[in-house]
Amino acid sequence: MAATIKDIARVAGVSTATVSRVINNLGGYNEETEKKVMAVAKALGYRKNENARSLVQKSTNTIGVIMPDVTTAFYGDIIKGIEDTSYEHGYSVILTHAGSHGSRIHESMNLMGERRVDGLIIVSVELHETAIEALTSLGIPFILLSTKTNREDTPYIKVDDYSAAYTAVKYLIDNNHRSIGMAGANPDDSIAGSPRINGYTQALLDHGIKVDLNLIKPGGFSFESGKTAMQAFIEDEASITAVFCASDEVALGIMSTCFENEISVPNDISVVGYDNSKVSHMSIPPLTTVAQPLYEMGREGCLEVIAAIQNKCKIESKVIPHELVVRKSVKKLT
Amino acid sequence: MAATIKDIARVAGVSTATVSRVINNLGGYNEETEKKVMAVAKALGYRKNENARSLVQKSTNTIGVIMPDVTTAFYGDIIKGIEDTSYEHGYSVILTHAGSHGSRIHESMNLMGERRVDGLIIVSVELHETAIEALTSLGIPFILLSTKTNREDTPYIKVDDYSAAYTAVKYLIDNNHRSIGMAGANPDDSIAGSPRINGYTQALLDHGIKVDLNLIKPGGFSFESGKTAMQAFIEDEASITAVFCASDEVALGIMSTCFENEISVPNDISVVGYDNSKVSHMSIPPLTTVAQPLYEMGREGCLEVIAAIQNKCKIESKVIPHELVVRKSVKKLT
DNA sequence: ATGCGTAACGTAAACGTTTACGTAATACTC
DNA sequence: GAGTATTACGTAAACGTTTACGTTACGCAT
Repeated sequence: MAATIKDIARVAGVSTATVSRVINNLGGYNEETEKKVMAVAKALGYRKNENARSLVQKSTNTIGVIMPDVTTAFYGDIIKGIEDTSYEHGYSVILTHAGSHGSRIHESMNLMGERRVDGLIIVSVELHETAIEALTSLGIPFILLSTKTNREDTPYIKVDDYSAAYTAVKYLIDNNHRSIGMAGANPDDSIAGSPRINGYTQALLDHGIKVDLNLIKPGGFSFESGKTAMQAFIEDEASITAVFCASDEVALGIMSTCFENEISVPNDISVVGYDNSKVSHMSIPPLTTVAQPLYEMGREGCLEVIAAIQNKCKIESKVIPHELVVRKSVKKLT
Repeated sequence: MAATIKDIARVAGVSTATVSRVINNLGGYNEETEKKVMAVAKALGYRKNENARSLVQKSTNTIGVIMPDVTTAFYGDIIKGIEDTSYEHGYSVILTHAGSHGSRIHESMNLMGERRVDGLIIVSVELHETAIEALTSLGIPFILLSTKTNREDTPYIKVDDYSAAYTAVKYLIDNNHRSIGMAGANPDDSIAGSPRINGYTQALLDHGIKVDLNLIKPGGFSFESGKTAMQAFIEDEASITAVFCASDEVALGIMSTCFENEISVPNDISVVGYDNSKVSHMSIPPLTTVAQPLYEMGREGCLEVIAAIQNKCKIESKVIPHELVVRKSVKKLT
């Protein structure tokens, strides 16, 4: 159906080699043939076949992205960072979900392998030993974004969750809060869960505040998780004046339940989130949150794997600085 | 580097044809050879090369998705719908942005063509004549989501923006609002802009309410657009009691500026949004909005193009029903 | 006249599959 | 025991490119 370089060659009366040369303008032909070939190509509506090209070149100019679930604002920014920079460098991105708890991770990686992506970016998925094996066995550059493993040979870009949580909670303490809850972190999540909990508890301890385990409401990073956490606080009649949330969406859930129960944020209770995703400045009140530079993480990670693809160099792990973005959801107590 | 079927064939002492047969289990071999081949494949860490496969089969099992900007919650739901169903049917999705105003649309389509995607889904991009030409010239099934063209041969799935806007505004009128603003629609956008404005004005006219052009604040679908619209209303000292927004994010922008100016939603002013994206139930107060079934649109559109790919049938355009989701951002006036 | 360099191509193999077709051996039919 | 199916393969072409290598023709120096 579609025209091939053979068709062009036949019509233009040259060889396929020459056609290939002018199309990729490699030189080695005179102006006349160039014009003729180009004209024929246009006339035939030629469009090069990247797959055939990939076959012989052993590289697909494609980078794969695996994320658990694309529905949250969190991933939107990251993927935009990835897609923008891969586009700039002539790479296409092929995307797949790893399922909500990474349930599809093996199929995903297999798919990426069969598609022969040149590099791989994995976002926020917790990888277990077998997954890591499968990943490294692909033999292509990869990087983890906003996650890591306990092995040294898996490069990642992320913030230091422990100290990010620490600064968030310290900020609350500096605002004279003493009874601070925590919501939305899963203690079994050794990457993004327990470090944040540990940062939270350590900040309390360092400032002479006893840790009350009842004030830690575990859960996922979702809006609903925040809602149920706040409901639990209310049922407990907990006397908290602030809550630190493991994600912005959790914070919105907290604030939403507060609203339903006529608890004012930040007058009755202060809230700080985590991520600085797009929703954080759209909330009412605007959310004070600790920022992960999501777009930049996507961009940076993408640049790293492209560099690794092209120069065959190792990718270094990188801990990027977090930053507290102060908005209006925290009240200074007197 | 990576093992091929030739390697397997050599080691297992059979032909590549046989290897191919057992790998795709097509039958035509006995159990022993099957086991041997499988064992060798495993031992060599064989992974099939989808690109080579695509070359001879003239189909890539890939569907392309083009969207203007993936950063808003709106697209998150749609793309999840697409990815889920394409995965279920054994297709991969390759994603690209068309730039903020479709500026990259030609490059995007070209890329999809060169990758030989089997089908194409275009989300929310307004297509002009040359783009439509380029699109149809690809010769593959495609569908537009949440957008359309003025030509009949470009199938789409979308809600009826005119009547969706109409019902939203009628709902406000039924709640005794008479002075109703509109924000965030671009009148030059003939797909999602002017129809919503027309629905808005017609609803007013049908209920004997004069249309005041000063109450229509044009803009984009963004949060910022909502904020500036509300600021304009305030500067105008407009006596509106409600505002209909062209998107949920615009509505959040309106509510945000209201909050800053101590205008209470819904007590002082009622707000209704558009999309029913994830943010709409996370807002304070929860947003009454007219729902586009985003996830289902993604799923449905994906199913259509897969059906078209496999059965070579035409895709029919489909106007799907909208629905008013009543939450807490509208107050009934007495 | 010889040699050499170079520009402008063409030839053909290679990439990793699939698949139409051929073939040998065995089983079955009557 | 001749003919016919069937099973279980192998052969080789094809998919659309790229590219190493060969070839021609010409220009130019000696």
